[in-house]
Amino acid sequence: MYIQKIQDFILYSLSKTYQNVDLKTIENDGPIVQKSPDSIKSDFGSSLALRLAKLLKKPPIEIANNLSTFLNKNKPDFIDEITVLKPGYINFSINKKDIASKLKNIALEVNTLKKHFDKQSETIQIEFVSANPTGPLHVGHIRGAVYGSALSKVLSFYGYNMKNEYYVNDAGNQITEFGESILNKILKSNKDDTSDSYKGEYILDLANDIQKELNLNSKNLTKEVTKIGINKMLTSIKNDLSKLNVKFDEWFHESQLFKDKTLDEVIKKLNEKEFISQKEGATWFLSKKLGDDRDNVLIKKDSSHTYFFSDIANHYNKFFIRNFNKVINIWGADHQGHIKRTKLAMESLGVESENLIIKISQMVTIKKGTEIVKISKRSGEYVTLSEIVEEVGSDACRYFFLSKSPDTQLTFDIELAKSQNSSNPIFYIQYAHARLIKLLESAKKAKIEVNKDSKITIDSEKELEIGKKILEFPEMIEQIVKELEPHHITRYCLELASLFHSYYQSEKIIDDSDNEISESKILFCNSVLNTIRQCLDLMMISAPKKM
RNA sequence: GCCCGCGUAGCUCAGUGGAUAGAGCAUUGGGUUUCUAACCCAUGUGUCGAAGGUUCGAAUCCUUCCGCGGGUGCCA
Repeated sequence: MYIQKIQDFILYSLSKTYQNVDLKTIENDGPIVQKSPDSIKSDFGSSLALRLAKLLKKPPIEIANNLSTFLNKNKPDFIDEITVLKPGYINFSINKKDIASKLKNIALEVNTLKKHFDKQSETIQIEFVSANPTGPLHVGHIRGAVYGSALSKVLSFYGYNMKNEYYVNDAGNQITEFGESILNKILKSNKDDTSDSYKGEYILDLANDIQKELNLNSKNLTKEVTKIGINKMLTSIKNDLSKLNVKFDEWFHESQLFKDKTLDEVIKKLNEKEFISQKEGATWFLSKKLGDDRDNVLIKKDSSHTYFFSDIANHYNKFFIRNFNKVINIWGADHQGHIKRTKLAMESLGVESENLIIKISQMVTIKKGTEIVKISKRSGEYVTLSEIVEEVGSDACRYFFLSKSPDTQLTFDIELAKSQNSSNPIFYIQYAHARLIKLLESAKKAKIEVNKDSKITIDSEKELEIGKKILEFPEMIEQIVKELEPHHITRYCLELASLFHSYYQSEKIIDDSDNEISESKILFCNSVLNTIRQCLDLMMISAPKKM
C-alpha cells in the first residue's frame, strides 16, 4: 500500500533535485522502493542513490543526503521519519496513526481490501485442466486445477472479468480408441482381455454401465458407445473438480470446431498468408518461416487432422469468433514443446503475442513412501484426484499445491499427505481464523461494541508488525497479477496467521477493566480477521468458525 | 544432439539486482487455574549445484560445465 506512494514521492523529489535525470529510464530499471530487511529499523528503503551514483558522478551518500533534504521538507503525513544509511540507502518509517486509520477501514468494511483495485475493462479467458475425457482425473491434474482456479479468482478480485474454460477433446484418435475399448469389453465374453488401448477398472465399469442402456441394434455402435462414454466421463470429471471447489463457465467441445467449420476457415486464412504447403501427402503449417525449428503437420496423409490443427482452431475461435482479447492457458510441462508453434500460428493469424499467455505448471511426481508411482491413462495405473481429495481434504490439498511456484517440479508424497493432519500449515491458518471468530464473539458477550466512532491505537511492537503485514496485502496481490503466479498468497497468509497467534498469546485482548483499550484491540482484530478471510476466499479454502 | 524448466537448511519449498539469505516440517528444551494448546517461547543448520564473468553490489543477470525432469511423432 505504501511502496507505490513512496516511490512516487521519491521520483518527484528526484525530478526536483536533479532535473537532468530521465525518470522513465529509472523506473524501467527496476523497483525503487523495497521493504526494509528485518535488521533495519525502518519500514521501507530505497537504493536509488546507489544506482544514480555513476550517472550523476557523485558519491551515493551525497545523492542520498541531497534527496533526503527535499524529502524531509515535503514529507507527507503518512511518513514518520526519513533517514540516510551507510552507502546511500534512504529509509522511511511509516506513521503509526496512518497505519491505524487504514486498519480501521479494513476492520469496518471487508470490501476495503478489494476497493484498492480499479475495475478493469478487460475480459480474460483462462483455460486450464482440459484433460481428455477418456479417463478420470488423476492426482497430477490437481495442480492445474488449483493453479488455474486460484489465479482466475485473484485476477477477478483484481478487477478483471474472468471466464474459466475447460476445453474438451472429444474428437480424434484417442477418443475413437476409448470408445472401441469400451465396446470390446461389452461385446467380448472374456472381460480380462488386455489387448485394448485403454485399460483399467473404470473402462470395465463404464462397459457394464453402458451395456444396460445400449441399443445393440444401433447402426454405429462405436459412435454411440463413445458418445455415452464421454458424457459419463465428463460428469465424473465435473464431479471431481467440484470436490476441489473448481468450477468452469464454459465447457468448450473440440467437436464444435468441426461443426462450425472453423478448421476450414483457419486453413483458408493461413493459406492466404502463405503459411500452408502440401508435401509428402500431408498439409503443413510452415512454422519454420517464422523461426521455429521445423514445420508442423496439420492434416495427415490419411486426411485426419492433428491435435495441433484443432488447437489452432480452438484459439482461432477464442480470439476471432468469441472475440476475447486476452487468453491465458495453463498447460502441463509435457505440452511445453507446443508453446512456440501455437504462439507462432496465432501470430500469423494476427494475434498479438502478448495477448496469448501460456503458463506451464511443472510435473508432479507422485510418491508413495519411497516408491514412485507412474500414472498412465491407457495402462490404467491410477491414483485418482477424488481418492486424494477424499483422503487429504480439499483445503489441505489446495493449500499444498497452491503453495509452490508453478515452475517447481514438486513431489507429492501420498503417504505424507495423508498423515499431514495437524502439521499442515492450512490448519494453522484456519485455526487463526476460528480463534478470531471466537474472540470477537466473546467481545460481543462482554458488551464491547465497535463502530465507526471507535479508534485503533497501536501500542505494541506486535500490533505494529501485524498492521504493516496487513497493509502489504495490495502489493502481494499485485505481484500475483504481474507474474500470474498465485503461490505468494499462501506464504503471506501463513505469515499473517503466525503473527496473530503470537500476538494472541502475548496479551489479553478483552480487558474488562479498560473498555477503551479493548475496543481498540477488538477493532484491530477485525482487520486481521477480514484480511485472513479474504485470503482464504481467494485461495478458495474454507474459513471454519470453529475447530 | 537441440529446446524448455529446475538445482537454496536434514526434508518440502519461498526469495530472481540491494542492507546480516528466509518459512514450514523434523530435532531439543520450556510454557495453559486465562479470549480455543490444532497455540506460544526458546533451539542451529547453509561451499544458494560448480567454475568463470558483468556490477559499487549477484542466490538473482551472462557464459561454460555437472545433475534432475519434460519436450524433441503425420500420438494427445
